[in-house]
Amino acid sequence: MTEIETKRSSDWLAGAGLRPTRQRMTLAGLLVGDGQDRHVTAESLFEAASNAGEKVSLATVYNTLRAFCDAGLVREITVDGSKSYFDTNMTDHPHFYWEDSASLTDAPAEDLEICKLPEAPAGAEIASVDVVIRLRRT
Amino acid sequence: MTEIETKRSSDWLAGAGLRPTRQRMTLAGLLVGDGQDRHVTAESLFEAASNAGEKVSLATVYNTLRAFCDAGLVREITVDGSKSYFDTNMTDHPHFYWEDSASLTDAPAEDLEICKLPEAPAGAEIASVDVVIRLRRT
DNA sequence: GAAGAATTGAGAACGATTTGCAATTGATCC
DNA sequence: GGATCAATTGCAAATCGTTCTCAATTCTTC
Repeated sequence: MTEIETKRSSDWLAGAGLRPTRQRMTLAGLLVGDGQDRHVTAESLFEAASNAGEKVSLATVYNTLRAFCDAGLVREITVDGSKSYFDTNMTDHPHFYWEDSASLTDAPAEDLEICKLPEAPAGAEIASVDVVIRLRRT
Repeated sequence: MTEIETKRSSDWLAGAGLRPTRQRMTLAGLLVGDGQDRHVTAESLFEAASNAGEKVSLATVYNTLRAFCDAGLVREITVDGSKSYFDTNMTDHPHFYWEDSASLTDAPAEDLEICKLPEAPAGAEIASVDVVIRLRRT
């Protein structure tokens, strides 16, 4: 991990008040090291860590993603039922879901405009509006 | 099951070319017997059948929901990651997801208007656009 | 009714995720 | 720099929703 990547990672953890353990730094580096947004599953992140030669157990990847999620560092996205995706982009934005490869990418938020939205029923308020655009390869 | 419910159920199955077995009729009756749209999970439908004094195994509920889904009678909705919901309303419409009770209801389709939508990336086409409005009880 | 095909259901198998818990690591205080 | 205590890790077992296997049952058709 380069210096800038290390700094991004530790800042990211510090911002959420999470202790920068070796494992968390490794995963943080893979998630936000290059400053890009990323969509991972526990399995894909575990594999990325393994490929990078880092030793982190799968259970820790699960626990850490959950911790990042609780800390507001990543957002959990459910599109597929069988597995959970985690998105480092916390801003409100739609997603493309590629049905053939079961992968998730960001859709440009500025290209989505909802001009009319159902109101929350009495006694409830809108927590969020999730928009998933399912894609089929042509 | 009243006569009209029986008729609705068998018509529904017949429309999809599914044989009207006792179990399917039971489940169809619970799903569309009263002509209302409904959102169920395998577990909730199994419970409804049990409460109605009908004997259907949980495995059959799963298999039958899958069969109904393949036959285009119901739509599978994924909002929660842990379980699948099935919706008897096949028209394109948004959903309310009640986070506290983990239940799903229809949101009025006429109250949703998307005036700008991201285009499908090259080599892909939009299969569907899923809109889930997450609600928090106030 | 008989024969063959489709359906059912009990239980085993599965895949993703969580949990229990002992060992390790990190932060803090002297 | 240690000692101390809480937080974290990671293995293995446990869970949970769901699917699968396969023998027994039920439908349809002749």
